[in-house]
Amino acid sequence: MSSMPGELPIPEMADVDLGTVLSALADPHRRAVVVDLMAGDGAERACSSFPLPIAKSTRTHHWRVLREAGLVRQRDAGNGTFVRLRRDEFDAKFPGLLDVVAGISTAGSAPAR
Amino acid sequence: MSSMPGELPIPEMADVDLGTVLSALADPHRRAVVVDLMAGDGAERACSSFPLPIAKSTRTHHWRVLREAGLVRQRDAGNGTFVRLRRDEFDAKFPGLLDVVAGISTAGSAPAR
DNA sequence: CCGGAGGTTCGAAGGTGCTCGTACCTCGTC
DNA sequence: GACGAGGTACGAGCACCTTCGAACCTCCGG
Repeated sequence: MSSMPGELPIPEMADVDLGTVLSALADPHRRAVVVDLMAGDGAERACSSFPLPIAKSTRTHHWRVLREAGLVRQRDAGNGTFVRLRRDEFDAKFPGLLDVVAGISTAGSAPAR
Repeated sequence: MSSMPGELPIPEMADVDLGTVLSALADPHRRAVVVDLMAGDGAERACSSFPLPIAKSTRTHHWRVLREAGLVRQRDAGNGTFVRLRRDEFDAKFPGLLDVVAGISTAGSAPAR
């Protein structure tokens, strides 16, 4: 568990379970967030910048799930919080998973016309 | 929904949802079954041939979940039931998903010595 | 015909997940 | 200093998931 300034605790990659990850990705809201983060190519993003149609307490819940599933790293900076995908670490442990899921989720978004 | 003799009803691939699939694969028992079926390379298998340490009514439940998630086709043959992975159909709709999940699940099972 | 193996259905218990509102906290701004 | 935006913590409601046992069904083999 890292304890950096403002960094919320996250599990080590070795402790992350595939079942937990798949559960986390099963929710449409969370999957949308992950896909969005991947499109941003590793960039950090404000949690408030995601257009999720849910109450803020529910959003907090989803961020925790994503964090505890090992998918994201979350930073607490003053008045806002920011997230970043744990892209490289995650890919090392679950090779191809993010790409496949994102590929499927994105399929149909960019119609070949 | 197909209605073949002995064939239990399954959803059309077009109606299968990624979230439902990921939920189905999140359970260790069901994931183990899927991985096992993949190792069998498309072969049909008796439902009773899986060494699941759970009650038979629970097994029935898991088969239904896998069926309704579009992962397997189930056949009712007299005194037993048989399952087959919907490999090709599934791969067409969710390219790479089965391979990636199976790859991850299997990782570490066959140590490179 | 009788028994057992394999399955389904039903109901129930216990746990978990998603959702929300409310209360509270912490910054940055005015 | 007061206010609002962004977040967390907590509790509650509701639905669903996993599990089981008991009752029942259908075959196949003796």
